Amino acid sequence: GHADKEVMAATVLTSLSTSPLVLYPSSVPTEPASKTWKEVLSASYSSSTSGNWSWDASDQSVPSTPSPPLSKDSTHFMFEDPIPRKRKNSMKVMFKCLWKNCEKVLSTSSGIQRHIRTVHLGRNSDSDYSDGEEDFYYSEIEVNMDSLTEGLSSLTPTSPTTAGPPPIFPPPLSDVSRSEYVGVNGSQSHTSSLLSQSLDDVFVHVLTLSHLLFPRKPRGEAKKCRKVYGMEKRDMWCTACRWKKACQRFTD
DNA sequence: TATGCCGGGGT
DNA sequence: ACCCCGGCATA
Ligand SMILES: [Zn+2]
Repeated sequence: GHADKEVMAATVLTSLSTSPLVLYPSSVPTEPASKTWKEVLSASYSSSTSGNWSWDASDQSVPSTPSPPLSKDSTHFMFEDPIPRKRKNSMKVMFKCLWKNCEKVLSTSSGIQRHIRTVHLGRNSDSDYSDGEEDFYYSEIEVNMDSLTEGLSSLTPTSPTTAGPPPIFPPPLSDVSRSEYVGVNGSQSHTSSLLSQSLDDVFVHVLTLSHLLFPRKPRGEAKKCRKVYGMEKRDMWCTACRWKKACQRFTD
């Protein structure tokens, strides 16, 4: 029952907190070197896909990443191909809420972040301040617009613009109780849905517990040479930044 | 608006 | 190899 899920979630949590891929550095007296999952991931992606337009081959002093001891099975379902990094015709990127039983899809990342902050995290202050935690609760998806353009103008499923301040229907702490609501609609007759359902449960438990255990901490601004030194001191930028390539002095 | 940077040019 | 920039995604 739920106790098993809690144990599983707690196990995943502790393994996360002792691995290099920590949610937050935990207790952070020396705060600045914090990385979010996304940043760590994108770093490992770029190191593996070798975005090396490189001008020098003898200076590659980074052999191979030591591949963190975290079991891939516990992470792959959260990180499935976030951005295919290519633009395609009539493919629009949308942002989908990952919260249990919430299939909300919005067109902007700021919109989905507000959605998560207000209705799931129970932060009813509608300030635009992002506490860097919303990233774990939504994902980017691609939607083919051509398949939708048939017979529209009759439906307006969600208002994409920043119009309606959403009703604050769940009071705070509803996220904790919401994770107990699972399985209300037991009509999922897919054969393989059992495994993914369990993973989803673990996922939402990990998110909930981490949300409970870890303090809120703002996202570290990724300052690169341009912003650090400014346009007037362009000669202090690293070569890549001067050539409008990916910065290599400040890597995330 | 500004920043980061890919793709595509030059020399 | 070294350098530059249009244009785009993103905040
Ligand atoms: Zn740089």
